[in-house]
Amino acid sequence: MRIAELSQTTGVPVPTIKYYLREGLLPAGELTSPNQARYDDRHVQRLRLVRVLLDIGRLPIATIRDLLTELDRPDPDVHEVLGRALPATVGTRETSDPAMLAAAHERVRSLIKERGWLLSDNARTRQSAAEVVAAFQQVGADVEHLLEQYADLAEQIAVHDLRFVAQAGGNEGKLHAAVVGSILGDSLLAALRRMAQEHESAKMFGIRDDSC
Amino acid sequence: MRIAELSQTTGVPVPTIKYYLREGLLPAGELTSPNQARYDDRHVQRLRLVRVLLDIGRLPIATIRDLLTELDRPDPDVHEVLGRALPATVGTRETSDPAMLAAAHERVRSLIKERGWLLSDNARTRQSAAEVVAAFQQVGADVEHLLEQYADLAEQIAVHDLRFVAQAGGNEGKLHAAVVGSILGDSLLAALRRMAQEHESAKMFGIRDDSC
DNA sequence: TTGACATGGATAGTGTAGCTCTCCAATAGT
DNA sequence: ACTATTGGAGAGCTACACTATCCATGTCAA
Repeated sequence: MRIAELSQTTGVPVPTIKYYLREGLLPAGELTSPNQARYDDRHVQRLRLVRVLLDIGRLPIATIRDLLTELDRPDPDVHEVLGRALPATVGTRETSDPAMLAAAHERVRSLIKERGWLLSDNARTRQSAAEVVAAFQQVGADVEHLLEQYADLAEQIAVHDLRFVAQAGGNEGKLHAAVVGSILGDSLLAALRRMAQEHESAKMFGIRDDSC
Repeated sequence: MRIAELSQTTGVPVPTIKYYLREGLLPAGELTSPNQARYDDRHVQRLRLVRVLLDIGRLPIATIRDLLTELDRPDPDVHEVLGRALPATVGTRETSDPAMLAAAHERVRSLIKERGWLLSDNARTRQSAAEVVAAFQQVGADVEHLLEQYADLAEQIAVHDLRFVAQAGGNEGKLHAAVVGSILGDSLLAALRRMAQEHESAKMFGIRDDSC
């Protein structure tokens, strides 16, 4: 398969594929001569994964590269790789009020402790959780109830997620499932949540039925 | 309060505040003379909300403007406004395979039907749900189990979300809570989910305890 | 074999989003 | 009176994800 066919199959323009090759998102094809390369089905899969992480996951190119580098490690330890790779997929921000952020960090720490969550010392997930908690407070919303309830539900979600990972064959497949499940899972959950919210809102506030 | 104080209070640079004013994210201050305006606490709140929607929610400026315009409607019908405003906060994308997307749409339609969800004909949430389902399939993942399980959990989440909205005082407050709860809620849930995943992964794959 | 077209690779250019800078006359504060 | 700041408008900047152009080398159908 040459680059044109790879482009046809995936719907990604040729110049974009060349760009991904340059950026290391896609491994180089097998060179058959100085200016001819052969691509195969793994390139198709990889390219689709890149597009999905970009379009749905909205991950920056650099993060995707790091993620794929982890995916490509030989003989990976699934838990270890996930601990290193997935935290990179949550964004951080500079909050205006450091005291508020510190308090939020403390709240997150106590949440982790009271639930007995076993977490590595990788700070990024904790950091982003604290940032969101601080954000709630900054707009004057009381996040306390939501935090506990969401934590309960997050535990349940994670059980399903890990089952999703476990069903995949091989370490390689598990890692792929973990990345896909985590990134796309966020979006899937968000979309379903929006629909469930609208349904719940219809029940609560009464239906005007101006549409369906 | 003048612009410099507004900047100090919120940590947002003066030129950025001017930019937000131009873009309609912030209502103009009360003009005391042709080139002097007075800002108050509502501007502080609004500015903080804008920053949070930008930084945590990653919403584009245009979407935030639309959202705030809905928030500012006099005497709003909460359910109606939410139905119009929140779907705008989910992104869409152009998938490569239309047949796959159509199938995903059909799957989402049947999901909605089997659960009896009462949704307006606003297509955006359904569209993004279908896109995510199609994305799972495009990377070769079987989303079927996850879809049902997530839908169950989404219903529970939505109950908490609507309770969060209901506890807020006044229609104005409810709308504010709905926007904050929906946008920040996505991020909060994602952050907690990452932590719960890591904990679950530690339990499942065994702990190397190379950190904590 | 030949000639139109495709290829890998490199470099430069484009479009968009979210700011940031510069300027200006009018005004505030001292 | 005078220095600093203000609201406002326009242009400029930076980062990101492409997209376009070249070019020497290849492929492949006629």
